Amino acid sequence: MVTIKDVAKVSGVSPSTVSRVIANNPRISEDTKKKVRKAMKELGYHPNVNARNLVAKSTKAIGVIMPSSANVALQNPFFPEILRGIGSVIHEAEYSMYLSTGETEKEILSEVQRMVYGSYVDGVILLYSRINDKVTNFLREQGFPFVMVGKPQEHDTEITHVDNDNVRAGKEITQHLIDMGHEKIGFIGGSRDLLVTRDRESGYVAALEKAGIQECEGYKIHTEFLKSGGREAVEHLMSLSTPPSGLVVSDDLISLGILSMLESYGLRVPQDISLVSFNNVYLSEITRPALTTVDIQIYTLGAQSAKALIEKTLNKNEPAKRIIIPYEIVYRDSVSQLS
Amino acid sequence: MVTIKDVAKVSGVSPSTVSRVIANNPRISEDTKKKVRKAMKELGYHPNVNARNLVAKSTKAIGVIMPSSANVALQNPFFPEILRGIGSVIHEAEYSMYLSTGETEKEILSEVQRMVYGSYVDGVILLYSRINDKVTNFLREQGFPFVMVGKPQEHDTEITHVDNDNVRAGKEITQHLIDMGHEKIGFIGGSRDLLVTRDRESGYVAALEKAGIQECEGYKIHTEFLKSGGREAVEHLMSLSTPPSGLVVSDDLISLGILSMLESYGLRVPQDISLVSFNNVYLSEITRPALTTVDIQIYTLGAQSAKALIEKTLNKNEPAKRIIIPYEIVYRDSVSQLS
DNA sequence: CTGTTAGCGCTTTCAG
DNA sequence: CTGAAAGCGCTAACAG
Repeated sequence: MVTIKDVAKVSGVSPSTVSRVIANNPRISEDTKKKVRKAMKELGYHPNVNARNLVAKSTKAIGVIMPSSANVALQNPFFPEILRGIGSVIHEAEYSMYLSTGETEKEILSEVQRMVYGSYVDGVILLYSRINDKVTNFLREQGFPFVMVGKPQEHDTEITHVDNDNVRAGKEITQHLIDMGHEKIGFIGGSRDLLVTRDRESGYVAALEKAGIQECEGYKIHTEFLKSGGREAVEHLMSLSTPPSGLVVSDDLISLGILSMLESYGLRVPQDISLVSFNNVYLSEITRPALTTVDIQIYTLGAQSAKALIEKTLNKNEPAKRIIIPYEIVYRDSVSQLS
Repeated sequence: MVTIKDVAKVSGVSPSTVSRVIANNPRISEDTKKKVRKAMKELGYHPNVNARNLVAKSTKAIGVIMPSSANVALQNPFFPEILRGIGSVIHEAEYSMYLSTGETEKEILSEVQRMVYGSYVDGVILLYSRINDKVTNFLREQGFPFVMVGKPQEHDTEITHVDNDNVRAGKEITQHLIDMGHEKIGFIGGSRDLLVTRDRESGYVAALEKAGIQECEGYKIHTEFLKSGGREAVEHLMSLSTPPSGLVVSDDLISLGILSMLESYGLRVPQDISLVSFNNVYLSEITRPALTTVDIQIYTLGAQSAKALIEKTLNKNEPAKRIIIPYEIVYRDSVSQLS
């Protein structure tokens, strides 16, 4: 390994000068800079991060925490897309990114602890928001810089988070169904432990209320991905005496499952039943029918959270903030007008 | 930050002794170990990785490189799933994982260079295999430990790689179509720059040959994901004087797009046309119809590549090897018997 | 079994 | 504008 000393020797200056050239210190003459840089190139010198981090007490690295991966929900294209968004600003800022995927909450917690205690990273991004989350609590207690994608369960004024206005999005997309003449509208969501599910559901409820539609018993369902792609949800809904004519589904990937269950019940979308959804991942435009869905701008969600985190690590008393990314409804073919 | 010295002071021993109990050196008495550990707990001591890496000249970290993310192909559930596999062994071994996502090959290369030159990682996993890849060449030239998921374009005896036998899988799944009475069989693949596409295609060709079926002009198509989910592919195929009755599609996500294009042409799967595919990601079981596809064991692919890489970093002259993960065809509903 | 010492590669005062 | 020296937190000979 070629070190700063080697460069110093070759260029005939002291190690500290080389260090200053690396930092592009203005007090070094252009001449010596040129000389030193030439030597660096010749020798193929590259600074060693560990040595640097050790003295700088900063790592220019951030940790990204995926939700627990015990179930198939992680196969959601949401994740690669948000990583891409994070990666873009990370790269731009010459930071690096540690990824943690754990099966269980315990595993995740232990990885996060290692990251923060061991000074692996300067800050952490949580790619999920769930209730009673030990990881969140740990980070808060430690006063370690972190940002959350989604809405914190509590202390939301102290935790920097990047989110959509999911309540409003839920309300608006439900309203769309209502505008199209639907009154019997069901809701199918992922786990209620996820704040995002709750928000979207609240929006759905609010829209019904506003329209003076009575919430119907049994119209709200929460399904885990694993359960055969929503079979039970659809079975239940369709066994009702008056099944819904419209469905608000909290995630495109769930929608895909619902779509196919619906068809197996002989129900055509949108002729027999309409469906709206959230996220606008690539697959939502290639399903049959293409989904009317809320584009939440996943990439931007990721990019902004990385940006906010970096700012925070650079300036410890940057105030906590809430960053709301606008959404946009993409109208496609999964909703029909009810006469 | 609490250091080894603080622990030493509190427990009344020297720093080196503390270091030894961290390493669980057998030459330290159980008594002192106990004493020291108690002090560590009290003070909340955790070793600093950077200091440790600096002297150890090893980072216990590996870099994971995603393919260029300029297009939507990254939204493939393949990636979260393989990350999960990698993550499991990483966690087990108490390693950590750096993730690199770059838009362009240039960006990726620069990230990889930073990783290796800056001693960020002990080794690298490439999550793709493509022709004329600068990143691969760089890693080879540097003699830096890396493993590739997929088949190397060249030097495949020198590069440790983890792969399926995609040629055989392609052959076998095509054979299945033939067994079901199909003779006019088309192939729709992703980019030909990807080795995986080529292998699966070779298998397809081999099966045809073996069955004495003449390869038909215009039956082989390569489509980029972006292009409206395979619209052009299907348009082309269906405009042929004798369109195929069966389709081999090189990726489940592409299949999803094809499925919906087919339907928009009034073609039902599998009644009018059969389709087989690869990967067996979650969505392939919730499409309509559920796909007959090759389960390539993505998770295992990831886990094995991480395992191989760690071994390699631990023992520099571990020989290069090829690790073939078995596949299994999952028969579902996208193929029909032709009388 | 344990302490002393040197040093990993780099940055940063402090001098000059 | 540049050099000398100290030190980041840890490990690893070398003594004892």
